[in-house]
Amino acid sequence: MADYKSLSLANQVYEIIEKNILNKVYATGEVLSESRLSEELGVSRTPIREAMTRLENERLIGISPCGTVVLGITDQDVTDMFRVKAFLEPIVTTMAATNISEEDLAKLKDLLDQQEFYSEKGNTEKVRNLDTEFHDIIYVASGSPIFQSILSPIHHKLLKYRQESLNTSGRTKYSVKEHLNLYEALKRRDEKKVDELIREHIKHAYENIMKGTRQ
Amino acid sequence: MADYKSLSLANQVYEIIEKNILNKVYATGEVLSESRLSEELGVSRTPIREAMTRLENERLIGISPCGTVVLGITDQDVTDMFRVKAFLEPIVTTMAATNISEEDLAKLKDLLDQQEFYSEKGNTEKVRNLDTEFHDIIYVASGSPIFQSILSPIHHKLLKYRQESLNTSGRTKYSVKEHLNLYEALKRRDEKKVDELIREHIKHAYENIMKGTRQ
DNA sequence: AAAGGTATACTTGTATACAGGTATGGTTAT
DNA sequence: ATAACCATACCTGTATACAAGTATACCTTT
Repeated sequence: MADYKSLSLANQVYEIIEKNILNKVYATGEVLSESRLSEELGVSRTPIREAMTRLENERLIGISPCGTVVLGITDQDVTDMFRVKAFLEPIVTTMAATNISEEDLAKLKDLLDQQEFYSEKGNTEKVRNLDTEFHDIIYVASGSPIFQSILSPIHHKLLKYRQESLNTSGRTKYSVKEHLNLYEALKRRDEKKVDELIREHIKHAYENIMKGTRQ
Repeated sequence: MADYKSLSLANQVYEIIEKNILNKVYATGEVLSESRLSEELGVSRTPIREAMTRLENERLIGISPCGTVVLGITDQDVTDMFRVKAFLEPIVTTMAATNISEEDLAKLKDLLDQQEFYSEKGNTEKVRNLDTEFHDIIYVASGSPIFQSILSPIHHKLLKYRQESLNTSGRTKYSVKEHLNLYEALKRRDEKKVDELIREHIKHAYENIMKGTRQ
């Protein structure tokens, strides 16, 4: 990963604002001014606007001629995202079991090793970023750009949702283990097992988010 | 509808380019240059860029430092979108049956009247635009921004997909009738009937797109 | 004192100028 | 003739300047 997009100012701005919204630093209803953000973040309005356009597309903010307000994310949103995830992710992951290349399997293994490393060091944020990459590879490997385009932002948001204030180290370690099992099943092209594992994985992630913490 | 967004140059540009992609005027793999589009459409690069950002978000184009290429939409994409639609739309529409306000019901009725009017006149493009508004009201009325944010762009794209070259007048008339039935069921808050009707509606739309024409 | 009007400051929308990088084509040297 | 190198033209990314509209606050008038 780490393509050119990660480097662009617009993308950096997007990540920052998205993170702040998902972690309630910017509360729902709060007004965001492009020029103010421009000053605060030290970049011109152009990359700010590009980030805002994307944020509006994802319904995290609302832009009107009178100003821009934070829409944020509600508990119902989280539940609804999980409903979509619970429907689509088993489909996509079993598709990936059939279609995934050896190269992508190698990438997954590499990501897993990195996850274990950072998990040991307690760097949960790094583990979550690797989690996003891990699932994105699977989404792409499924061969369905549509399913991918729906699941990817959902997974991304759910991972970042309030994680700032949650103690997730216990769940992190457990999650890495689940990824390892999933990887092994994908490697064996065992669709049935993949389906079973991904459903458990989603269920646990949901319980974790709803509890706040899960160890 | 017809909010301020419809008026902004960026949104107009988005609609034009999206339409051209969905109707294969811009073929998959074709290179799009911001400056060239800027000249052709007679606007500056700024609204072009905003439109491009949105198009990239929806996976219709791919932007890289070397240039921008059309990704387009494949038959598999259409099928996958219908799979998502078939799963989500019955959920959303039955939710709307419970939550929809009298005001929104009135709006639906008004849109239906307009649809009948333009359907008689054979203005299928206008009918399709009204179709988008019709379903968007239902999506919003469901009370789930997440489901809405997924279904709305899918419905929008499927309606515009290749419609330019399809003779859809027969289906148009049939579709308006289905909308009327759906509206009646929503008005009666008859969830069971709503569920049944929306499934038929989706099924027919899918058959229509796959056949090319359906009378 | 209260109400209305006006001016100011801030908002988004748009246009344009500049920068860094890349691919391509032409030219030159071997 | 072929290959290598350099210049040019084009791409996206970013910064800045300008325009139109709106809300708010202050001032004036009744």
